[in-house]
Amino acid sequence: MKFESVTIKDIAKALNLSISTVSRALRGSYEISSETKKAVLEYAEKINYRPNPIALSLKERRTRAIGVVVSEIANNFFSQAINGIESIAYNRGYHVIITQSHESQERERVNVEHLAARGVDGLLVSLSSESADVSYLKELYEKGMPIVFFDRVSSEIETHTVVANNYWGSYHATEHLIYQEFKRIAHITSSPHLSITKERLDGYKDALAKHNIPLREELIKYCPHGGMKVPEVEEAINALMKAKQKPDAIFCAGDRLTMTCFGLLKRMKGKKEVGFTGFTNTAVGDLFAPALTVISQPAFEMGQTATEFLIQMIESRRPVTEFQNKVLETELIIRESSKKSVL
Amino acid sequence: MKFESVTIKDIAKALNLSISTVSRALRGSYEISSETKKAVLEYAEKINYRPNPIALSLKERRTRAIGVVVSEIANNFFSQAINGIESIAYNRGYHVIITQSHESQERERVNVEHLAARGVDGLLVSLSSESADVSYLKELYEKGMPIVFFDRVSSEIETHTVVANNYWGSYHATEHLIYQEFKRIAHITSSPHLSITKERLDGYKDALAKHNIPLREELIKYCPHGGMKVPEVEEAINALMKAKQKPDAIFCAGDRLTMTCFGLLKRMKGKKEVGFTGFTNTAVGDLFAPALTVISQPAFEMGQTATEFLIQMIESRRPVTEFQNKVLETELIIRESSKKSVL
DNA sequence: CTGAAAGCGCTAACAT
DNA sequence: ATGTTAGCGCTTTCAG
Repeated sequence: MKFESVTIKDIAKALNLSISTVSRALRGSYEISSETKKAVLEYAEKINYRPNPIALSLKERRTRAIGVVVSEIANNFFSQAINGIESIAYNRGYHVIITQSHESQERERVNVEHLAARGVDGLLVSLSSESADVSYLKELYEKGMPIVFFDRVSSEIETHTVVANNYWGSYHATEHLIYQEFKRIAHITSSPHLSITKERLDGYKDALAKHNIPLREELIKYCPHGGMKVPEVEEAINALMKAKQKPDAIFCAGDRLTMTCFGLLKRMKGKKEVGFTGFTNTAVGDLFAPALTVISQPAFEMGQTATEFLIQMIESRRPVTEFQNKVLETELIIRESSKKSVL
Repeated sequence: MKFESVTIKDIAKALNLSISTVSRALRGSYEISSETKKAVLEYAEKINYRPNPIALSLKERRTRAIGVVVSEIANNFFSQAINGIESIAYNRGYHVIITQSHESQERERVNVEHLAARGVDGLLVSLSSESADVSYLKELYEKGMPIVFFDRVSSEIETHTVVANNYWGSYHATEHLIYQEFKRIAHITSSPHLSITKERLDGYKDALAKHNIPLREELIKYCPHGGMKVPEVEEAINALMKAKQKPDAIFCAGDRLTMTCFGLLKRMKGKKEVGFTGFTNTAVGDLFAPALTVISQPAFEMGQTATEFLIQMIESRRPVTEFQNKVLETELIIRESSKKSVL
């Protein structure tokens, strides 16, 4: 099957005009008589003419489309961020093409290359947890492709970034657990490659230090696929809970990780014994049992800001050399899961 | 900023060959000497040549991309379905472009038109709750654009469809509530335009009839935006719970609706009094309090099957005239929220 | 005011 | 075995 559509040529033929006249009439050029214009516009309307964006892209070397690369759309944080992205893009006349890396570096590379080849005007990227090496992005960026990072950024590439204040979010969450008088607070986090992992880990460590709680490496567990692979999380939890000295609270970095971990804990019936909190943007934290204490990120706003930066970059006539690195505050929403008194 | 890339022309110039020779060498044509081929391939590799898919699309009138139109990706059902879609598309060499209608008919139309204009080879559509009129889709379809519906289908357009067995899913859920000895079972559903609304409503009605429970229209509430607009759901619940004769159970049709409704009920402290179940593909139904009884759809598989149908249609040489209407079974997962004994 | 022609990157007859 | 040319749909000089 193939899909045929009306072209400018059909209009020209039908009206006995040249292609260029039709083209000009369509875009309302001043050098076309109003009668011709009228005739063309009317006929175009009648046969429901739509310019072919592919031909336009080929000609103009721009597509008015921006590519988005995230790990998973089935992740509260990312789906909210994407809504933010769309809200801006849509108003500015850009279309959004969403791709998922599923935390695979290889898949991310394929997606990025395809988007570039398809001629998106710019890229909004949140790295996969496997992406230690970003050379393919860097190459593209150096060739002139506008790229803005959000959430999971890379220090290898100097450009605009939009992130949450992961350090403080993590610091406050940890401190909150300390104030609740938890003594052994474990931290389950994602791949050590990720910027967010490092920042959240630092917040955790500094909060402990501030309160003179010794840092125990055995209480820090990495799940390289950020909760996508359940066995990784299972292993982390088992290692923690089967140790002689169990943690009395667990703090998870990452949306997917928090949900996976919370689920496993609860199914292991271990939940009663440990305080729990984590980064997640779920809208239903209060419906869980126990109601979940969460660190929530301004995902929608992050998407919006990143998109504004990107479009600004795309539409800038000269190479951009001043970069903004926006940091947005997180919100700690305290519920039962982190209250020692109700455990 | 603009993004420059290497073309076949650059290779031709560098190697002192004609453009067509390079083109042929690149695609390994038998009429090119192996030396030339080697030289071209090596140089292409060296300068990291990538064919321009936009030029290709313009030429071949195909893009190897399929467009997806759903209401919301932040919906467990749809994000799982999209993963199914991607899993097949990716293997068959197609790219997936996801768009969201946010339950707006207008937005859906814009998305569909843009996808068509951008030259996707086919469309995978689940209608928005506002879409009573599908004439713009029909027009496109009649012009030859392959379209497959999944989940929310239209009887206006005769094509392949993939849906869950909504009728039986609903019937069983309702019957389950009846067996639990609930007497006044309310049904909160989405827009009456949608195929799924009708099917689920029928299942509900038939289960009541089978058990000689009179149907009460005042127990059926429509939320035209399927839970996207909280006030709609609030109003429905208020109307139900403030009536003289309150329902003793509520059955929700739709993923978003179920979560919104469950949340509201719980926050209204009304939860203790009513049994509850609904269609949703959440992975964490067991973590809620009370643990949620759900009707789950084989979303991933639905996405896969729809994509197989679509690609089959795209690649078919002759117009397709025999259509498959695949129905996949739902699963009722019983937990506490629907058990009368624990209320 | 309108038309002819070149060109965006690529493929595929049609030469040679 | 390789080159020349036309054409996909459109815009845009350049010529009338």
